[in-house]
Amino acid sequence: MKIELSATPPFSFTSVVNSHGWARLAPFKTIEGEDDLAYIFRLGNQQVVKLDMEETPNGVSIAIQEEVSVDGVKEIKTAVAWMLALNENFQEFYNLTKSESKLGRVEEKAQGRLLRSPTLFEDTVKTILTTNTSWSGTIRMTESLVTQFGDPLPGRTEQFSFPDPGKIASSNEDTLRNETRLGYRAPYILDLARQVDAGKLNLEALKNSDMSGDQLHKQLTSIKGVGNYAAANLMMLLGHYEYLTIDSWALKMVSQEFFNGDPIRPDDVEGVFEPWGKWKGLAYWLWDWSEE
DNA sequence: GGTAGACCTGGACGC
DNA sequence: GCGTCCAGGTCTACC
Repeated sequence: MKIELSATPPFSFTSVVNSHGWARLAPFKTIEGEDDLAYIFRLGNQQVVKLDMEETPNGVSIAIQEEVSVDGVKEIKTAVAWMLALNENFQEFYNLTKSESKLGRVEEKAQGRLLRSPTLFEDTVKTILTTNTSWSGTIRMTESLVTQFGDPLPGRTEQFSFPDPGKIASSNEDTLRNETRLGYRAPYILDLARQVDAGKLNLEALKNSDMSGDQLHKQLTSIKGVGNYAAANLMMLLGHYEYLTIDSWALKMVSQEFFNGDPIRPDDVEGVFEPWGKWKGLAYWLWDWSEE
């Protein structure tokens, strides 16, 4: 079965896949040197399927080996449109970048869309797993969580979907800490999964919320394990670019580019990108940090 | 509001 | 191979 979806132009599948590291985290899968992207997806009826995505002239095509119901196809279309931000429009941002050489090629490359997971629960878990660790640690912890708690793709027992919140919720801190090896993040992930599973926290509602940026940020930082950096990252994934993902790398790059390498504080980074207003997170993210 | 210390792991480094 | 140090955000306690 093949499903075709169109995107608001300009669109570049490669730019979305390479927008940040998410494509390297399970249950996403990429093949070195190839432009396609796979994802192990669990439908609402618990069926697990593999989505093989590749670029088409107008958007993306999704190849699926398994038989899927009409409702399932609808669900997949909605999920992929969200994951690849197919319907987002960045023209206003592109117009602003024309006068900035460090952002000179973003429109040409159709950059701006950030790859996201089907659910905000998954993106929140993954974001927490990026904090205070190396990238290899994030890959390891995500893989471990998916392998241990995900549902297997039929016939391919080595490939799993991202775990349902309930699966993690029914686990315990000791298992997550010592077997999944999430370390001190274990209670954060467990608490998040239990809140979502119990219906006390409706993360998915935030995807289409009319909350202000500040309200959204406050809501996200109320989650244990989500601080300023993690909340800003999640807001970017939600299409709000008014917060900056300031980590140690950001402080280093901004210091080198704007402050002659002197020590700086997060407020200094904010100040540099303030002129970009509601697009400042994206301006920072897509900035060409290479030396001229 | 600002700051220090703890949290956990992997990688780099020296022996 | 082993021990030590450090980097990486967030939370909590304290001032």
